[in-house]
Amino acid sequence: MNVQLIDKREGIFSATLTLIHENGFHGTAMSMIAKKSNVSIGTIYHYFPSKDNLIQEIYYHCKNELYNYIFETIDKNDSYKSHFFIIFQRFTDFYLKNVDMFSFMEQFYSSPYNDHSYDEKSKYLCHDNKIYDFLMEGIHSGQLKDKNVHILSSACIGGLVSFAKKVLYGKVEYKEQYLTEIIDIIWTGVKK
Amino acid sequence: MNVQLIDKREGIFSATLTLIHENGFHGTAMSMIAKKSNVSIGTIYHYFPSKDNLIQEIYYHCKNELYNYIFETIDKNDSYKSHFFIIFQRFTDFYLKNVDMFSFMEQFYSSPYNDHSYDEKSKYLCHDNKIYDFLMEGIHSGQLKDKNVHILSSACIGGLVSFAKKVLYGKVEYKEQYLTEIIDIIWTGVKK
DNA sequence: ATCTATCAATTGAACGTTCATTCTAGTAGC
DNA sequence: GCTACTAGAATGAACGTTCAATTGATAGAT
Repeated sequence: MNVQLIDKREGIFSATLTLIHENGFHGTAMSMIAKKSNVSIGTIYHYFPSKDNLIQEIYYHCKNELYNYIFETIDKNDSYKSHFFIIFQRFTDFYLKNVDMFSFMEQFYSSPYNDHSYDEKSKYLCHDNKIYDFLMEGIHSGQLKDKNVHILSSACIGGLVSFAKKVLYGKVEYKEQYLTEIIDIIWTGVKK
Repeated sequence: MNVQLIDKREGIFSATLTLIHENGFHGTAMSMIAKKSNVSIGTIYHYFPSKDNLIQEIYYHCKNELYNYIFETIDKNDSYKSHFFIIFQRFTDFYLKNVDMFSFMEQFYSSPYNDHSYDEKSKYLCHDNKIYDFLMEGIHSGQLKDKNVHILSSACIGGLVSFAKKVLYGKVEYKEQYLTEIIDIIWTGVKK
């Protein structure tokens, strides 16, 4: 894959994300994507066999970006607790800084596009798994409550996603203090 | 509004909810709704001026159902903590027992249908407000941490919605024990 | 260096389908 | 006979997708 090709793909991704954030999946026509990314409709179909496929690919793209952002350069010497704070701070940060992606992923996740059996590929890219691993580590080292990891994960991720939504929809103004506070609440809940 | 009319409306609501759960907003054509609810397309347009309006009305309908279910017959003598457990247990229960509504509301909430300025009507029906009141009560009586109510609300509702989704999508099997555990985690986090 | 062959990349008009909505006609209850 | 309700074919706009035609780039042959 040459640079040109990557650029086109990224350009289409970026335009699509913006449009879907504004108009939703079905308010976003292929013609709109073409116009916004300065390519023709034909070009989009050169890179992606269908709109559905484009959307799937964007989903994987977003997941990857998130995952890379969260787990980049974690200092192995820090305590588990401080890792916990850093990771979930980044998690929320990412969503708030990449509103298009957040909006897209939320729409995707609760839409029929998200075929829950279709997860072969995402199994290995899926940020959830890395986060699960991190939570498992906490359980095994006795830092977190010994509960089903999905329970812990819900308490962590759910709370932060909900917080990010509220910021996004203007129900709360963003303050770093708030973010620290909610992670603190979650930590208090899940720690042993 | 006579009984007939209410029945028709409810029938259309119910059919639409099922279809949207299966096919999403845009996979659900008016003709499909007509067929499933055993009325003609014309009849739907007699009751609802447009598909958008139908969807808005269903949203209000769902919110009301949820709100009625959660706050029905709360024994004022119980402690705040046990109210907390009952309310959030019912909250999750409702979603798991009314999968169609849950799926619909999640899709709606993160879609452009949900115009966040259009909340005049929902302000007074919105379950969030009742839940906020309940959380505020906890803050003022010294049972909950004295934090911004949106922070507390995110920690509570977010965690449970995420849990409900996991059950729905088959990532965790439902156990009453799990529900108790996650509410316990949340309670530990938000209590003073 | 020039020519040629090959294939990837790009274009956008045209196509066929789908779908929300409209419209006209008919029915049931009062 | 009047009003509220029901019916579903017809309409027309919008959309995803296709395709024939064109350009650009690369590599081998002369």
